[in-house]
Amino acid sequence: MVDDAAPGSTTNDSYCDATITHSPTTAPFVVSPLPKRGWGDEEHHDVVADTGDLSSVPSEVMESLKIEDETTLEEPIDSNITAVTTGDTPYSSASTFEDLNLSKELLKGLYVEMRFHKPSKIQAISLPMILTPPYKHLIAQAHNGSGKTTCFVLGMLSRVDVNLKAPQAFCICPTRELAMQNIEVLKKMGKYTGITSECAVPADSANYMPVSKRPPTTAQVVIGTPGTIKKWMSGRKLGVSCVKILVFDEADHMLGEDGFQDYSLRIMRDIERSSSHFQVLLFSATFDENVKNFVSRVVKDYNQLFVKKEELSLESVKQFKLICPNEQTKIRVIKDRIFELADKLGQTIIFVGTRKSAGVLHKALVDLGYDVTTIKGAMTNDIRDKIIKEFKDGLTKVLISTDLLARGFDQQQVNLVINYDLPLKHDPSSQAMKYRSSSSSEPNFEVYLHRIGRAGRFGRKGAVFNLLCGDQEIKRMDKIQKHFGSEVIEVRDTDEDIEAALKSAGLI
DNA sequence: AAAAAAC
Repeated sequence: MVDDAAPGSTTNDSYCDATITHSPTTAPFVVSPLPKRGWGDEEHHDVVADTGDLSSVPSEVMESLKIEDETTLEEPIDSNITAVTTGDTPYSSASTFEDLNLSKELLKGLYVEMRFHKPSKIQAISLPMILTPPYKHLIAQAHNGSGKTTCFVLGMLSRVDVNLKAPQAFCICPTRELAMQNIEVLKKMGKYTGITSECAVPADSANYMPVSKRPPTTAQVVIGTPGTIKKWMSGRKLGVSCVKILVFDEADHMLGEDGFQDYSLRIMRDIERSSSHFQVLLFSATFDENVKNFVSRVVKDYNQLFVKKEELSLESVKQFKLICPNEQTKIRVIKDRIFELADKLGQTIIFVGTRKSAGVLHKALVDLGYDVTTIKGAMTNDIRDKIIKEFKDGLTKVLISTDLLARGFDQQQVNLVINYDLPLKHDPSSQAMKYRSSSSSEPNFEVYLHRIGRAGRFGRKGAVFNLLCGDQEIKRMDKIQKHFGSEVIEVRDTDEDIEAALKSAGLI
């Protein structure tokens, strides 16, 4: 399974190029080629210039792994993942799931329950790294909707010893909704394995139980949010001595200064104290330089997979901008252009910047007689669950959301994302923002990318409309375009323009 | 109040 061609000259400290490619390559650390008939075999992609110690690799074409019944997916997007490994363990790319030495129960889950046929690109590269001793840490970046969840869920399931009735795999997620979504995937994929799991998130009213009354967790996999996991751990209801794999989903946010850094570090240290050796997996579509530098200090000796930011915007999701003279116009655009076409479209998520504007927009649309639901943090867990369920069941077509759903939310019917407000960077240095308002804020590139990634899951068609009001928003949009080098097409507020845009995005 | 989690 491993490639013996790796040269012995490789020292532990040197970065080696783990090239996963369809074409013959002379990289020292070649992982075996993907199958001959992968997408993009016809084209030859240029080798990208080296950047520092990261050797670049020839482009490969990402595969859409998830093929549902009769659905045919369009040509998948190009992806260019750079793999960097340390040490002398050679890794073979997995062209089939059989290559991974998975249990037959797990394979059955992949094929029968998940209906997967073969690994996507990120899975082909990352799974051998996750599953091969000495189980090195991994920092993995991959496009939105490319199958990251499968990577770490499969990693957790295959590393758990089903005969050991104790928690062995943890996954920490930034929101309750994401944790619940991930555990659903785990349950489905692991259906035949007998592996037990539990979701550690704040309970809804029906399931509330004070920590002190809770029996110690025996589930082998625990997926949850940082606060609840920590709470269970400090209440001695969640043992960590058998933990051998710790996953951070949306890892840049979980370890970012602006995110859950403190929680994540404390959880990691607690596990470190009683579990001698465990593997840390960090997955996200985005890792800005700050976070990258930070994680390289906390996690030692790791393998890594990265994508250049210019290649992160999904080509299957077309981006548009619409300049609105005032805020009222934004609401009218949504009313006239979106709801009037809603029957022809799939589902839509409208992102707003604050809880308050979520409420304002919700009220405005409901007052106009439109059927819309809203999700935000300031809601009871019961209501949040209900709103999500209705949306996932397709009962509601348009959902207003704060950045609560910006990351990870996977609903394949969503093909339209509306940025009612552009996401902004929070600048803690300027406390006296009151008078300056937020007009000087920079756009938050990472959140922008995560938001638009809610459309175009697994290579499906999608569109994003950015509603811009005023010079500041126009300027921010320009910065976003520059940052990703992506094209954002301006459309006017006319039936013809909007329809042409949706048509060119393949939505109608 | 930026949002999120959750103290």
